[in-house]
Amino acid sequence: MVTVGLCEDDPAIRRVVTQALELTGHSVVTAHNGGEALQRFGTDAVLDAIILDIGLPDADGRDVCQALRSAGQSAPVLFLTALGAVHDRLSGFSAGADDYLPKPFDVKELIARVEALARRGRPPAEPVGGLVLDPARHSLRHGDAEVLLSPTEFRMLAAITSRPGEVVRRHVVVAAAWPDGARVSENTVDSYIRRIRAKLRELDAPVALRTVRGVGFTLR
Amino acid sequence: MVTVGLCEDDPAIRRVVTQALELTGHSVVTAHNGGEALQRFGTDAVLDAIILDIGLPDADGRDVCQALRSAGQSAPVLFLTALGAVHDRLSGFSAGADDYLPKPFDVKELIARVEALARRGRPPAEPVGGLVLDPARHSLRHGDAEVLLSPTEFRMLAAITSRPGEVVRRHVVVAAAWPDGARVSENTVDSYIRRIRAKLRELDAPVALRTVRGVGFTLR
DNA sequence: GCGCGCAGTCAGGTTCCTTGCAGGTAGCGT
DNA sequence: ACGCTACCTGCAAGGAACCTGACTGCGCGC
Repeated sequence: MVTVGLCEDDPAIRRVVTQALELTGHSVVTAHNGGEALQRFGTDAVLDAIILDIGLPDADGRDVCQALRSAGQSAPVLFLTALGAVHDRLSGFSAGADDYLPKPFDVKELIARVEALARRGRPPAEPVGGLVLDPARHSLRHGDAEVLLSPTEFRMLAAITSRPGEVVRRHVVVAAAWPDGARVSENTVDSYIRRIRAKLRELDAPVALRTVRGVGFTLR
Repeated sequence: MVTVGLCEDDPAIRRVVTQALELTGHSVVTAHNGGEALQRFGTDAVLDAIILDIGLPDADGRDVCQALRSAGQSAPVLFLTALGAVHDRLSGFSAGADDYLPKPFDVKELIARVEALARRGRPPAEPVGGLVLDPARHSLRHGDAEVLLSPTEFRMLAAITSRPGEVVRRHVVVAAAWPDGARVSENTVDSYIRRIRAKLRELDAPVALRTVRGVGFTLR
């Protein structure tokens, strides 16, 4: 679920877009013109994305965008307009837009683009139990708690968390964590599982790394 | 200046896009097919945006995108394709794309979109722990304390602070601090890390330059 | 020339990742 | 209940990765 600001003067379009967003589980804050947009989408508003019509009755959407930016609103902006020429698209981007969609547009595509914008603005999705395996930080996080992982620990956990709830077989874990042809004793795997469990405890993670006897491991 | 990964099998398009990006002051890493893209755009690569053709000879660009994502590459992805139907656009977005451009496209618009993606991908020049890396003075400041940095120290630290909290791999640090093809011993890197740590201590900086064994360094 | 700072190297010490043993425990079939 | 087997746990050796302090050479300004 994302919260979207929508500024559009055409009642038909406003209604269609609002309904489509709400049908797909999102929340919408609407504005009818530029002045209202500045007021309702100001720095206080918690928005994940903003849809701005360029052809507003009282102002140019590009000016509204720049005003919102200087007011401290950092949510990504998608411009909506009848002007389809490349030149107009470019001026939209240079005004600080993050995306651009010419009318007539497909509502499904608009929603997909808005979701993509919102997804980018927020931290990556959590796979399971609020647990985040962060490749960039080479760490495992839960809330604001974080533990660093050794290379092997990371690869093993990545293999297991990539299929939350499913049982990952031992040999699959080995294939993911060690180079091809490496001869690794079963016990080595056990040792790593043990240390990964210790780190999960350290995080107070609400998940358990369970073993399915004779098969492999699963996270739940 | 942004660094862009470009994966496209058509030589004509590859050439046009590469030249256009370089003419506008950007840096390009190219790949001819999906396998090469996985190899060159992997988690190690420092990319601000990725342009992916969907119709590749050896793989579907959407699969390549998902593979890159699970490999830890977090740079925004723009899909390029001959398929213009709405259905195909949606499947692109659901594969984790951040933007979409159907062929034929205007090169200027492509560049504008890529710049918008890159701008959004790394928004705030995050000030970490009140630490300021000053290019003009070639110094590192914390409050009113200041230390001067040697050119190499500066480039190394710049590479690391550009991704606060994230682990910057050793060879990425080397690539950032030394010219292409320079053969630099691992120990040289260690020595510089040591000097940088000494300067951080000198400033009473509230951050630590930690090492993640077998991976790289991180600032926190 | 002389002093100074930067770049790069080396040897030696330290940390901690990796691995596997030894022994205990728990699941499963009979 | 019994035994077999898979798995868990504590521990310790080995070694790669890393840190440290000291050293050399180079270029540049005075």
